[in-house]
Amino acid sequence: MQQQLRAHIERSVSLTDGEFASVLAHLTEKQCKKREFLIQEDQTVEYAYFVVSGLLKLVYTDDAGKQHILSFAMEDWWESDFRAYYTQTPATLSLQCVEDTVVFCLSLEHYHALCARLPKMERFFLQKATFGSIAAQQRVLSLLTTNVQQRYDQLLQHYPRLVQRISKTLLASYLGVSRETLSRLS
Amino acid sequence: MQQQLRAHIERSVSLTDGEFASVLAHLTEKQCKKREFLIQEDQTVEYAYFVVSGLLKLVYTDDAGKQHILSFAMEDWWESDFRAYYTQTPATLSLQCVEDTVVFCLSLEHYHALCARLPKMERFFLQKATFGSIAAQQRVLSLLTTNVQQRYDQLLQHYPRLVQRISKTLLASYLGVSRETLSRLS
DNA sequence: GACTAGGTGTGATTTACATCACTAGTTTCT
DNA sequence: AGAAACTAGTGATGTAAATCACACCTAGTC
Repeated sequence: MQQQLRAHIERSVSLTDGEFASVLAHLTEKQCKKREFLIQEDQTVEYAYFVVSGLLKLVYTDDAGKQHILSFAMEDWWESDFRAYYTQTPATLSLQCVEDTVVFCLSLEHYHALCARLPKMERFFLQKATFGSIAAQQRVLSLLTTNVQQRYDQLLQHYPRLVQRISKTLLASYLGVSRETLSRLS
Repeated sequence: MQQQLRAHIERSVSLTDGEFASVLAHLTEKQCKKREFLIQEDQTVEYAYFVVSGLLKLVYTDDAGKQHILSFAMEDWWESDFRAYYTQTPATLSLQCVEDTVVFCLSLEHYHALCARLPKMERFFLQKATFGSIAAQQRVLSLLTTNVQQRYDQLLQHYPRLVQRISKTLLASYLGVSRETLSRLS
């Protein structure tokens, strides 16, 4: 489990045993049941989470009570309501387990401490943020340029395993389409 | 002009005169005419740009030749086709002047050099990337949850000056709506 | 001073998708 | 084992927005 995190980080920057021990010292582990909330709307966001195993959904609930899924977080993903986390303001999103899930938790304080202690980790987080930002821009582009069928096909192509793991209802809410319309696609 | 950049950076991290001189040494200045391209599709992306004055549009052109505007970059914004820039692969986006524009140019090599030389600047770029990523996620949310009228109202509220500076045609292409539909909004 | 290219507004028609309504299978919980 | 909750498919209907088509206006250009 630690090895998985280490391998994940070392895809960006290499670490000595001591450095990795220092990383671990800033994290806590948590086991969560399906349907459990890691972040709830209006509450303060204590942690950013690294998913070891399982699956999370990051959700915005609109005024009409309809759920919109911003992203799924599976193995090796970092997830949080980052706006609320970094600015320490109440969450507008919620983060909930789709399956039983194991995560590492990183508090904002520990995040800053870790960056100060290990510049390498700051570089690691810079890379994560950079490519996270690029990925979000790709999603904007996909919403601007494609219809539902195409978005569904793209998702199938890029994350076939994810599509198999989740219900059509969740998938529809991620694609920004009604459950019924998704059900009618080829 | 340098003062503007310095003020911009110092909103995140404070710099000594020497450190700022070092930042400037990594940048080159460029003056561009309206309609001029800073980045063109299929070409390699040499620079990330800091906009001193003027206005740029970041555009994706789809197979049908229709333009989709991913973002506008005005004073104090950093812009590029960051995917192509960081991975040094051909651009899929283009970056074009909407007005006469003055920019500072930062090559990827100089970006890495600057981060290595001044950890403060790495922290600065980490902040930019973090909040860039949050902003992109907000845009996804807005596309998922709101209709055209609401998106237009939101934009008017957040960037009233931008809306005045650009044509309705460009605005429509940013909001992901046809020119005609935008024209029919209240 | 005519000529071209962008930019804008408005009607008519079409289309992709949402919503409503119903049936039915499958998990989960007690 | 039976109830409750979640999931999935499909028909009928409604609607927001795209598309097509046209008129008009302004700014730059030879």
